[in-house]
Amino acid sequence: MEKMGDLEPKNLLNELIQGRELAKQLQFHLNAPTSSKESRELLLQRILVSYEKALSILMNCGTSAAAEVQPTGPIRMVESPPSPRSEDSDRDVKDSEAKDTPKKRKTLPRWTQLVPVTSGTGLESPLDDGFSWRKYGQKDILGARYPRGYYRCSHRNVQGCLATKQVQRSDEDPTIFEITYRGRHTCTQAPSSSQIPPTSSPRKQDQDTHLVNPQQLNQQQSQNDLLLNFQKELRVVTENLDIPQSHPYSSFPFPSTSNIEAENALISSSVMGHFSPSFTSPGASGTGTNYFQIGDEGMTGVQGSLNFQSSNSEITDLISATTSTTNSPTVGLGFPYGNVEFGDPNFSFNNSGFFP
DNA sequence: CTCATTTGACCGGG
DNA sequence: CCCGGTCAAATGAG
Repeated sequence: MEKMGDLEPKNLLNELIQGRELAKQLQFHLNAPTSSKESRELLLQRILVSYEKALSILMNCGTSAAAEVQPTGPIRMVESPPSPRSEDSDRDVKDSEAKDTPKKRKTLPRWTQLVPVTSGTGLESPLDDGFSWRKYGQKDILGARYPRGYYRCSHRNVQGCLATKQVQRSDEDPTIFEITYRGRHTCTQAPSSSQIPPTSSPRKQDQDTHLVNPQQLNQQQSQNDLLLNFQKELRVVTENLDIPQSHPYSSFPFPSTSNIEAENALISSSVMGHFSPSFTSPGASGTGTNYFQIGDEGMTGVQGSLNFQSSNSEITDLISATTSTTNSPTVGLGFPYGNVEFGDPNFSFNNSGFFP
């Protein structure tokens, strides 16, 4: 499938670039008034993944295996079309939760990222983000021309990793795949790349990846929750840990008001308007071009945005109402970035018109 | 043989 | 009833 053993250097570069972009995003999130813990964790995790891959490439630069992954180039996260629906009922674990809390994991965090098709290669393979996925379904979606594929973490059975992703090819721009991730990985997974390491590569003893014990999750996660473990639920506890629907308190980020809420809950990205640490200067920052923004009509015109949704009804509603909706091409993806050249640090985007 | 993908049936929310 | 999402039997690849 994605067997392209070639160009390690290129992949290495990709990893590094991606790592840098992710770091920038994280930086932004740290300053953002409303940045959910989840979003930060996600970014952090991805950064670590990039590092690991990069290292493994360097270590055994001869093995193609290491290079497998190729990062999606500029990473664009897009606000997910939150249709309020979105149930992901899992039959397995369901009962336990049904008891206490009525509504359970309805809206679990999801975020979408637009990925340009792999450059060059005629084959359109969705990228490999380093995780191992197993396809469990495919469906034709109403307004879409291409079917949507459903994937779940391969280790789901073994470790109860609930992460899933959906891959959908863009209608008008077949060169772009819209990949929506849901849930976090909790599995100890070894991206094929890092697994092989000849000698025991000094891999940090993953702090994160180990299943969460049902006993101790909820509250105290604040301590060492570097990465994941929050919405993990081994059938027992569960309930709402994913997103403690904190309080009605979370205000919307529109005005730069900052609500300090902090604990998870809510929509991360926000603000924007003007600020621009990382964007500006395309040339300098190279691939840097991630725009964060709430994907809302009010502020449309955005390109990519990262956004997590939690179970806050109102907010979610608000957003959902505007974005996506039936077949309005606008929001979803608007980048004609056909092909981005990764190999080139200072790649250029010449396309000047994003939106019609 | 094992195991991942395929594909239509099934489920449940709207 | 429609539609997105998931299950699970059948199928194919290694």
